[in-house]
Amino acid sequence: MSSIKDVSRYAKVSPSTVSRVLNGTAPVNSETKKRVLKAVKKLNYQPNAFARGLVTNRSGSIGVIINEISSPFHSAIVQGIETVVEPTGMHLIVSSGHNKLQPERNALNFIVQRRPEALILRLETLSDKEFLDWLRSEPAQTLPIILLGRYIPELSKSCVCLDNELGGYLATKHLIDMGHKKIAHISGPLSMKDSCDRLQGYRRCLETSGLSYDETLVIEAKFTEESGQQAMQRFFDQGKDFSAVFIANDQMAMGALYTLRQLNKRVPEDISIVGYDDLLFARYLYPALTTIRQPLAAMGEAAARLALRALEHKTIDIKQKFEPELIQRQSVLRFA
Amino acid sequence: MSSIKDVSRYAKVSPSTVSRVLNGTAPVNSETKKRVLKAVKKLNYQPNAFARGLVTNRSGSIGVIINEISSPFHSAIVQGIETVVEPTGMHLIVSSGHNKLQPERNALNFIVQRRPEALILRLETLSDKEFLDWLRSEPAQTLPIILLGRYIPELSKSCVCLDNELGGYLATKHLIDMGHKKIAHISGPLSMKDSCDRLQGYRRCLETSGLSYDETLVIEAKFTEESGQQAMQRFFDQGKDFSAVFIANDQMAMGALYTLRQLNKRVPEDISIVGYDDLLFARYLYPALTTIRQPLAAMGEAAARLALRALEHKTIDIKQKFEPELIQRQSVLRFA
DNA sequence: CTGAAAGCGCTTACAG
DNA sequence: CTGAAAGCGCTTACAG
Repeated sequence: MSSIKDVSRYAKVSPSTVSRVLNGTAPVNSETKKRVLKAVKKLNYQPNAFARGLVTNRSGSIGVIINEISSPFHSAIVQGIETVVEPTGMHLIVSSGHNKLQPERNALNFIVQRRPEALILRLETLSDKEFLDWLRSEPAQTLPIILLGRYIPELSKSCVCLDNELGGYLATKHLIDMGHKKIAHISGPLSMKDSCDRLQGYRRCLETSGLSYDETLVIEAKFTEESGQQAMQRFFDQGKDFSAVFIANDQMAMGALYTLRQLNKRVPEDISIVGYDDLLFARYLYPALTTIRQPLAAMGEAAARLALRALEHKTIDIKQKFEPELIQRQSVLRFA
Repeated sequence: MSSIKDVSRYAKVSPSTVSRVLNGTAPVNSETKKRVLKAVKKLNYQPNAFARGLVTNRSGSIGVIINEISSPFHSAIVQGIETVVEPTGMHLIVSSGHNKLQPERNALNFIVQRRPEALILRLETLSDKEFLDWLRSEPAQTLPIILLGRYIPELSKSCVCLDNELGGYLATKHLIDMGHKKIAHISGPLSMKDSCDRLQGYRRCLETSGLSYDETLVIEAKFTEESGQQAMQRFFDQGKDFSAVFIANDQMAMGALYTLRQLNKRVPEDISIVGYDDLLFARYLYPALTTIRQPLAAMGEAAARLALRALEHKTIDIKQKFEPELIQRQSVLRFA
């Protein structure tokens, strides 16, 4: 692969000059410039990003950690990040933590070794404590770090999040407002903060509305379509009595809808459903899913803006706290 | 950020020794090793991947180009690639071509500058000719390049693909077998090979079945949910008469199903639908979508295996030609 | 406007 | 088993 030296030889100039025309860092005689460009084209020269990064100490990249690049939830976030990062000419290094502690640590180290100029982290398994310890270590001192979907008071300036407790509350409130009294819940993994918060909001709403919290009406599932299917099946296997279910994400809701159809239960006539996230597919389900909207792309964008703002030492205002919002569609019916 | 020098000073050894214990490239006295490891931990040392890559000429990365990282179609592919690459300790650099020529070129250059050890490309807009020209240029000479979803005879050994013409044929055949005679088609952008092939399969099936191809029964859309919605709407606005539609991907089919519901058309009683891809959500739609399965994750895995095989100079057999397969669910009914 | 030289942070023969 | 030296491919003061 040709190097800057090859180009310089071909153009009969010094490597310094080649560098200057390529980066526009200093004026170069237009004749010389032409020769260099011709050589670059001729040799199909592509600068070595390693060498460049090593000397400039700028990688041009932003590190991103999410759970699973292939989930629709996370790809909505990545898409938001991409939207704002791409126009700047920087790029993303995204690594999956797979919702497991060691892989998440590995992802972090992996990315740090690539010397990103900023980090956008949606950490799932790393504890606040371990994360704060890491923050105090050297690698983290120098670069802007944005936390997505987690709020750590010490880092409030760098967190982008949404009040999931409120989201869970809103979902449940809507069902109660519609006259439902027996409201089940399919939660995500309770090892995840989001799940706990939504469950907590569900519980609080029940209790402040004079309904009692019944833990046998709660099943913990895994945020996947299939686990939603199974959870819903389990409610019926157990002969539970309920007229509505708040399901902690849309993917599980999609699975649950499927199970209900198998069981010949009509939604919303027999069972009302509220999902969470408002992923793209939610409106296309049948019945169109009533859900709590979480503006994932906008949150990704905000995180990216925050990161860029830190890099550019700007002081523009960026929204960091997002509100969950009830999106009413067709999966909830007033309880008669 | 601490460097290998800092570590070596702290451990009172030479940088060479630090390098040796970290990479295990040469035997090191166990006492010394301990000291080094302690220093590494103490300083939270993370080797600079640029420096390492520069000298070893190994980046430990595989470059991937796809259209849009956030689409469910492409993330299925990426997930397949990730599955096989991650266990090797290598990582992915993925860049989006956005289905536009210049961004696709940029993505290619961008990735090449990162000196990947192999390339997995799902090129959409770059012509075969331009691509082959590029292949002949230097950067491409040295590294294994796998083509996903495109077949170039000169590179047959490096292509992973699926016969989309056959897929289009199978979809249409199924509808004809079910007694349909007026079969519409919503195609993807005809600038994309996949779309043309599927359309061609549709057409061939019609003609070999004694039905005539009617171009007014074909609408070109954009492979997005919304464009599927609009296309279906258009058919009705135009007062077209048909009993079935072959829709060139599941995302558009999802949108079309929505439109049909708005229009009070029952699927499959009034209109039968066959989609394409069999994305995860297809089985969860209502009615569950009959579709042509394209094993995207498996194809991604195959591409990754092909890339790794080339890197390791192995000679294992890897499947490169995948077959489209009809998945019968609930969206097609025999035409009475 | 241009070139020679130093240096970024590593690894790897080479020597001992 | 260990260290000194060279070098990977760039950029950037410095000098002219």
